[in-house]
Parts: sequence; structure tokens; C-alpha cells
Amino acid sequence: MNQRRNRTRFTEDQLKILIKAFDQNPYPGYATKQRLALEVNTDESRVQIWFQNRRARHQSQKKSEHDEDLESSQDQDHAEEEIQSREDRRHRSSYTPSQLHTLIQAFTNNPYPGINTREQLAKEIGVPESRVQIWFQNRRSRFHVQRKREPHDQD
DNA sequence: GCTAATCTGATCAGCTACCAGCTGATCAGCGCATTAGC
Repeated sequence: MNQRRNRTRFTEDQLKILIKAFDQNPYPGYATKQRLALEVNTDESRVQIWFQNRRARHQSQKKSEHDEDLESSQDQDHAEEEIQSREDRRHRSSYTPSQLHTLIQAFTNNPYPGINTREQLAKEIGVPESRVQIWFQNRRSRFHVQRKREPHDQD
């Protein structure tokens, strides 16, 4: 079963905090996301997803509002400034051969594990579920690239 | 219909070993990503 994670429902108070933080910086670093997660009582990964979705909505909204605006080039410059001042990323995880063995085996069985499988794997190898999800995303992505490069001998 | 969750693909950046390749983290998505819960 490729079950999805249950939908998070942010309260008005939680949203107030997140929106205020977004207005200050739409690209928060790991430390800021962790602090926000504590403040709104959720996981850092949920804060990350919230910012991703918010940026996507914000961009398309801004685009339609300023579509014919000749000043839009100034917005572009501002966006580039924002990107330049990005905060620190999460520290890079490193996996032991045993952890990788477990992940690769699971990937072979099912490259699209649902939330239950990911949580089970996370528990088994002792890492957060969000890291397991990222590992599978990267693995699938590189698997697709590799398959594109390989000759199609058996299509 | 709104929006959290998920996806692909591109890119950034740390680590290992000696400059490049591998891989974890982050990001956009443009006829404005798609899927799915509420």
C-alpha cells in the first residue's frame, strides 16, 4: 500500500507564525525551519513543505498580478538578492553500508514506498522518515537518468 | 476549490581523494508540476 502521510491541518495561529516568517524570508535555512517547527509544534519537514508550497503559490500569484507591470524587472533583482542571502542548509547525512544495504533492498522491492513503509524503514535504520523520503527521491531520480543513458536493448 | 503531499529533474554543495564523481539537500514546476484529502 503506497499510503500517503496524513494531511497536516495548520491552525490559524500556526499559519500566522509561518506567514510572518515567510514574509521575512521565503527561503529559511535549516535552523530557522527547526525553530519554526518547534514554535508551531510540528516537524521541520512539514515546515519545509509548507514553504515550498507557499513559494509556488506566491510566485504564480505575483506573476499574474504583475504580468503587465513594467517594474517586474526590479522584483527579479530583489528575488536574486533573497537567494544570495540564503541561510545554512541541513548538515549532510551519511549512511553506513548496513543502512544503505537496507535502503537499496527496500528500493528494489518498491521504489515508491508509502508513509508506513518509510516510517518502518526509518525506525529500522535509525534516521528520520524525512531523510528516507529524500533518499528515495534522489535514488529514483538517478535511476531514471541512468536508464536514459543506457542503450535500450530490451524495450 | 484549497492546499498538503508527492513527483521529476535540475542544481547546489559536502565528502573522498586529488579534480571529478558520488550523493544528500534544496529548489521549481511557466499553456503556472500532479495527486488527493477535506
